[in-house]
Amino acid sequence: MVSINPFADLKRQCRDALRDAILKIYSGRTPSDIPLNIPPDFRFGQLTSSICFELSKDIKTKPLEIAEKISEGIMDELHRYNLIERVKAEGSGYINFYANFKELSALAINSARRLDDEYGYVKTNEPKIIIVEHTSVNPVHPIHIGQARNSVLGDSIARILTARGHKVSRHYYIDDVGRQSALIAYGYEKLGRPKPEGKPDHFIGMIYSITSCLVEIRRLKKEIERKEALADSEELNRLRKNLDEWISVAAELESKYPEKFNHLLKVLSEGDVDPEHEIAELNQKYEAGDREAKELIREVCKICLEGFKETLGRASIFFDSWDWESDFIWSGDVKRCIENLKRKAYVYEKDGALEFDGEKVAQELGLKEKLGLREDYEIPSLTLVRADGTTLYTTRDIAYSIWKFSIADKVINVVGMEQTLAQLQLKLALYALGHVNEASNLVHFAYNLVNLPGHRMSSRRGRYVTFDEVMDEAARRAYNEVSKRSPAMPEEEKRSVSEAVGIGAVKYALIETDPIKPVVFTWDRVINFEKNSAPYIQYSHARACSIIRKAQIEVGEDTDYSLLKERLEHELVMMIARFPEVFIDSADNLKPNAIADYTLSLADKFNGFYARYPVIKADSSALSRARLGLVDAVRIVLRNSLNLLGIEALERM
RNA sequence: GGACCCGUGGCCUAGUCUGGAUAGGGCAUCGGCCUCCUAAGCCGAGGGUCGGGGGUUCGAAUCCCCCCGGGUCCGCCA
Repeated sequence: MVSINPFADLKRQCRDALRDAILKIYSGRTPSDIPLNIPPDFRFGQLTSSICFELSKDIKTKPLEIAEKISEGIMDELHRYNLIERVKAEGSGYINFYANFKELSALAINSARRLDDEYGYVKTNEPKIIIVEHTSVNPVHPIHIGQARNSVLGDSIARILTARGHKVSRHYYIDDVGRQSALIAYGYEKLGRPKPEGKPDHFIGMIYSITSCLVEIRRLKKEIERKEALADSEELNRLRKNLDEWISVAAELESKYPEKFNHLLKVLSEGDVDPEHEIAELNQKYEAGDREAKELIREVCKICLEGFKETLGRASIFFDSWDWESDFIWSGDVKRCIENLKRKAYVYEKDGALEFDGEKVAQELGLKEKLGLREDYEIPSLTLVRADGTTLYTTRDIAYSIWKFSIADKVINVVGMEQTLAQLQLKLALYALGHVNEASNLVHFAYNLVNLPGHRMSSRRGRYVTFDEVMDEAARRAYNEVSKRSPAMPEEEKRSVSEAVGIGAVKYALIETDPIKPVVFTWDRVINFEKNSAPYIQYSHARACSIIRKAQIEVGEDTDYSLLKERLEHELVMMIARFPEVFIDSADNLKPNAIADYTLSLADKFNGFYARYPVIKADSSALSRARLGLVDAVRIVLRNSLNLLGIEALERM
């Protein structure tokens, strides 16, 4: 017997048994919903129902009495349910189901072993074409650890949905339009389009920081001059303080990159240059499709993206499609979008700019309740087009979203929580354009920031920790551990193991916390090799592999799993049986952290078992075989879970 | 100012959607365990007004209301 979801089988039997017994004993009562939960302690069985508390209201009998009657009724019919061993009324009125482990162990272990690398990945009845857009870091500086949270979550979601049977495509949206891109391109151009030294994205990031800093200082100085004339002392103080901050950033940059810094300083100090204006102009030219601007900006972006691919590839994160934002402008899609919105009369002009009235859309289409908004909440308007004719990020995103829906049924945008309003306005724009279905299939998967202790990360001020350096440090620390623990391991394997362990630790740390909660970055939190970590899980997996490797016994499907009598063995069987259900919940509710949590508990249980019960040297060879089957099933589930998180399941470490 | 999110032992965190039995882990602290499948491990101890107050319920960390604390957003930035 093989089941794709053994725990669901057990649950179904319990539910059927309950329903039949209730119908028989209290005729006429057909409980619409039968609550069935996992009891707080294994001693109370494997499933429990609190339905008697409900029934006691109608029946006017104590819950425990009802529970006893129902339990007896079920016991009489027990021959019909192979996975239930006994039923007992306990506590103040719970009906506790005790699983038949002879059957359940065989079912769970054999199913896991037979289905192997597909075990747990229960396929949906409604497969969809899904686009997961994630990462999409602006190509102007390296990916920092906060943005890596996006990549890791997005990648895991894509893996989970693929395993669920959806056709998933991972998209990176390259934000090459806008001031930031123009700014870095400007600095790069002023330096004479230098050949990258070192890692390309770090090189671009350096130029970006210097250019941005120098331009900002220049702007602040000009503004201070203006304000001095007006003698606005309060505003002046604020500006001077701001300027001081940037000057200290400049000093830092100069000492780090003296050659490039002074080169740019010299070029930008020449009397006739006006960087602000030139950058804005470059941005306009780029949107207009000017050949030189296109060549320049694309060149800079590509250099940076080369670095991103290296970083993400190291973390086993890959994309199916790299979508250039500018393409949607040049193709006319963005323009058509704006025209259509104008036709729908959801836009208006304000000081030469074009505004989108999301509030009006929500009201006329009666969307507030549906979108979970208060009726009295007024949705702020969104600027679609600047007075100078250039577009804004969200405007382009509307056109991009429509394109995505031309090739997908569902779109999941992994985007920071701070963009909740923009994502709402985007959705409203789709409604406004009559893309009702699309709008409701547009999902904003929001996640919170990774903050430095005391302040947030700021790309502009260069206050961030890069994903690269975190991976470097993690692999370095892992290497020390591996060398200490496995000195005999060949050097090459030490390297690959420490890479997998270090990166696994970082990924796990970014996935394990509920995405909605902010994370404070500390090295010890992100690079943790102890109990609450990927290495702990990887280690458990390696231990399971090691047992199997050393046992060298074939375990057939006729193995007698009734020999597994220890509570820990039963708990492990239950966890194996429950994996498919955990997976379905995680996939359908987009909860990668639920997989992380489950996997850790499984590893935890397994380590308890490992320390206490010998497998190879068990009391009998039959018991040894049964335990070996169990270990193999644990190994399979650990590996399958780690795969969903994008963490390598190592066989040795 | 308004809207949204978060608040669980010293620190980090699960559980909250879908109410159920003594609130589950980890770090740190203390005490044990390598003649036996990898000690990145195992076993044990102490430590909790689930931010506060009301309410609903047989039953509330979980649902409702009020308050407090923290974060985010309210840009012709992304």
